[in-house]
Amino acid sequence: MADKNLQKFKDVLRSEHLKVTPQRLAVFEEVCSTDEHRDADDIYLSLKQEGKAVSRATVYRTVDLLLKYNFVSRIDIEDGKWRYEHWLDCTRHDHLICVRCGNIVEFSDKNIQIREKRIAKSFDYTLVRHVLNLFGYCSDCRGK
Amino acid sequence: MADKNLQKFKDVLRSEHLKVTPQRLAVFEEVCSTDEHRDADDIYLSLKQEGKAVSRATVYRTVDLLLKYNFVSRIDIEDGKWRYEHWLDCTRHDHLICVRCGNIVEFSDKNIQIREKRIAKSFDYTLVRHVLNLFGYCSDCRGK
DNA sequence: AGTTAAACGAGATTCAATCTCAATTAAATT
DNA sequence: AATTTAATTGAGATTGAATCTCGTTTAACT
Repeated sequence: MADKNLQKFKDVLRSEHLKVTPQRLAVFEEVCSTDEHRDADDIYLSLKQEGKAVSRATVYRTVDLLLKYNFVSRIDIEDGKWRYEHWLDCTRHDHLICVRCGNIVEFSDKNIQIREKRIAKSFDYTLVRHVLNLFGYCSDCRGK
Repeated sequence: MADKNLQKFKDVLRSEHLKVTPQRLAVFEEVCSTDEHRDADDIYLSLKQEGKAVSRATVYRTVDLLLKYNFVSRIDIEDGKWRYEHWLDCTRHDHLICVRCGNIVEFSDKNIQIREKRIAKSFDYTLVRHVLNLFGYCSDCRGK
């Protein structure tokens, strides 16, 4: 399954006349190796630790590529850093973020999605993207 | 009415044992003078232009104060800059943002709010804040 | 008016992200 | 398989918003 996705990535690179480089593959595999929401530097450091060193610049560039071709999604929890998560099963979901420990839970609500569409339509906007983040204390953090 | 709000700001400053300085009042008045969503530098430049120069550092500091005491709300349209808007009538609303021209429209949907609460509850999170931003093309920008 | 702690301003610093450019390398061509 | 060439990489410089530092100023209490 991981192989299948790697293949898909390679195919996209080729079809876009982009080179299939070991660095790009390493970043892709690293991003897909976990369901966590990590920033570019986390990914850079993980690769380094595994001995598959790729420069920071390349991590940033590759992650942008992955975003562009929909292999990852990017979330902004408003702390100044983008977080990336693999997007292999492209199911829309939103995030519930603990403001103390940073834990992130995913959820999905069809009803909200329908309402969003309706709102955009009512203002005559063509919706291309939306961000729904809920911030709160998780059960572990509630009592400080 | 503006005077009433200014008075409220002064009262909060005094009750918090913070000084009522001309700079703070200037920033407050500047922020309240429009319904736009401006970043700190916009506010700094507007003040400068009006001859009420306040340093950038003080604008940033004051805007943080205003946020803390709920005189402004802050939105993140994911371009790396915080936007501030006065929050005099504290009505929750969310934003619909044109990805081309940057125009921002406000909306409010009770139903979504109810669902958000329900979601937080189902994951046993105590909700403190939420962000709902819709991004799209406004009618002026749709056809490029 | 005098005192004092808070606030200010100018410029330095931080940090994520982006850019530069010389060296490397994937992959198209022969 | 060797050559060509254009994209990619990496190290370090740069950017830009936001924050911090620290000497000077000032609000406000006595």
